[in-house]
Amino acid sequence: MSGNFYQKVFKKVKKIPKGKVATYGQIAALIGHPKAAQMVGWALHEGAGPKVKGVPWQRVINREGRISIVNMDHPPEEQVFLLRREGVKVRQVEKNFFVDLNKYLWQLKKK
DNA sequence: CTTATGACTTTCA
DNA sequence: CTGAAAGCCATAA
Repeated sequence: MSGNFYQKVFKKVKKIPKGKVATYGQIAALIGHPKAAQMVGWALHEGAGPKVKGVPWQRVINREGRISIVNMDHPPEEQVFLLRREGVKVRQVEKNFFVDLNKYLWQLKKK
């Protein structure tokens, strides 16, 4: 399988707790490639869709907490709807959607 | 094997 | 602070 990387990404994304969000860099770092954030997004791009419902791709956003999706078949409102449904408040600014990383960022470690 | 692209990130001007 | 460019890694052609 030439997509072992993808599998890792999906596995991590699936482990994101409900009501939380993670950044591409976060996932990439967990996999072992902190610089492959873009690949994470791409992996989700490939897996995003009705064929891969087990992957909460909507919980994965960029470092600013903004939803980068725009050119996809999936409208941002769809992602926002799912996030809000999970209990995540999404702030809409113009055509961009932001999430409070300070509150909903997925943090495995706690002190 | 080389080139190009991308749902990103970081740094420089 | 805002905008542009380079960097990084994997997949596709």
